[in-house]
Amino acid sequence: MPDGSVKKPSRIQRRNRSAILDAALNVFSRHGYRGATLDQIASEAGLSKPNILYYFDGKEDIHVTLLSQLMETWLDPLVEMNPDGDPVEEILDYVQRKLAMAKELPRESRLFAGEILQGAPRIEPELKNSLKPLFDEKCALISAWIAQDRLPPLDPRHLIFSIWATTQHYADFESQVSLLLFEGEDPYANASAHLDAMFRKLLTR
Amino acid sequence: MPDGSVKKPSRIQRRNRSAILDAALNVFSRHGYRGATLDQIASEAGLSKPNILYYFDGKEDIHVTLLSQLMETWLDPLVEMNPDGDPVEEILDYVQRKLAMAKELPRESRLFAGEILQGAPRIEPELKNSLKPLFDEKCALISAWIAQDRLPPLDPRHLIFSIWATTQHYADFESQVSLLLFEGEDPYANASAHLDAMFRKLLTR
DNA sequence: TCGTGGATTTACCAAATGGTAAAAATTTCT
DNA sequence: AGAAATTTTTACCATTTGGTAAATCCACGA
Repeated sequence: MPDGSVKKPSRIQRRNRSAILDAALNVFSRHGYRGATLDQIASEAGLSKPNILYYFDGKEDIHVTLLSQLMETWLDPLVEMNPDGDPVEEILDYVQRKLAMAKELPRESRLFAGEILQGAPRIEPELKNSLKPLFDEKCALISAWIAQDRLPPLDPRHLIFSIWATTQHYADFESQVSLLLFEGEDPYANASAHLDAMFRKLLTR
Repeated sequence: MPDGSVKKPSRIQRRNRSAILDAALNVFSRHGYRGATLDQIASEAGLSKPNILYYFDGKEDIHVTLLSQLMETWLDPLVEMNPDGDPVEEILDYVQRKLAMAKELPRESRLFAGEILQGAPRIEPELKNSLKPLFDEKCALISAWIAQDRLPPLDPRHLIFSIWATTQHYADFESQVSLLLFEGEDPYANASAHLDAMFRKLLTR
């Protein structure tokens, strides 16, 4: 069995597991957990359904694996917020990193959004263990900056929520955004300028 | 047959149809379209499955009915934005109406978010017919205000996206928000102050 | 080259699910 | 009350879906 043992995975194992995860990311992000079928994932990965179940314990295992892997990438832009930098620029850079992430990894954004939307039934532990401590740490950092008068007084938690909401919106609500904007236009270029201006105004003076 | 004819619906029809729609709203908003089952909806509505199919043509019919009814309510806060009012106060009031909506109708917000997340497969026509014209109209209004120097220059479209994103976030990502905030705290009270301050700063000077 | 263990396919299955037909029950109208 | 129309239940059905058992295939090291 590929899982459970301590053996290092073979070439074939690495190739197939990542093919499955990539296919699953497509399917889960488009149709949600229940809307995705193993047959769809299998066909998109170019493998048979039983072959997929040779590599993963089941549908839920694939989904959880995907979410766990995603979590690290997802948190990275926030991790990079540097306590020693300039507060305004650090936060504005964070906004841009988060927006770039929505642009480059929209499938991941939608996978995550779908899971949270349904009450985070499969990722809650991960949220408590990874997201919460990081969130608290960065809220404390921003509070410290405010106490030093390097930022205007505001609620760090709702600031972060606003950053998350505005950046992820472009990936999660892409179908609505592209319907409302001119065709052929790149939403992200304008969003980048808009969000920079908005949060800059919020964070200065 | 209850549908298709022109007869006015009976007491029983109104009661049962609305019981079904309320139950369906619970189930669809919690589990998404594919994750919801007719049996769940039936049991939550206190009716049998075939009885539900007596009132609606099928699962999709229930879902579309729900989304169509929702659309009107959903658009209402934006409709109320008054061209003759003060630009800043009109937009700030809109933010508060939208936030109140997320607080009062979180199920509806999540139903809508789930549909958009999956590419709006069943509500796209409605978006084109109802949302798009209203969006364009209000964008033109804000542009006019800017041209009259009553608002600072900004992209009306992305302003509206930011309002949608930040307000709906509290309903759509409720499980994440409540996990990150202190227990027992009301997120909406603080969100209201935060968003008012943020958008006020953006819109003044 | 041949055996061995990992990889893949074939052939299934049980449960869940959306939906239907028709009988039975109930309400409504005269 | 009794006929007619509406509403609800009972008994199904076909398909989909997650998952399994076992046979077969195949890569690779000795």
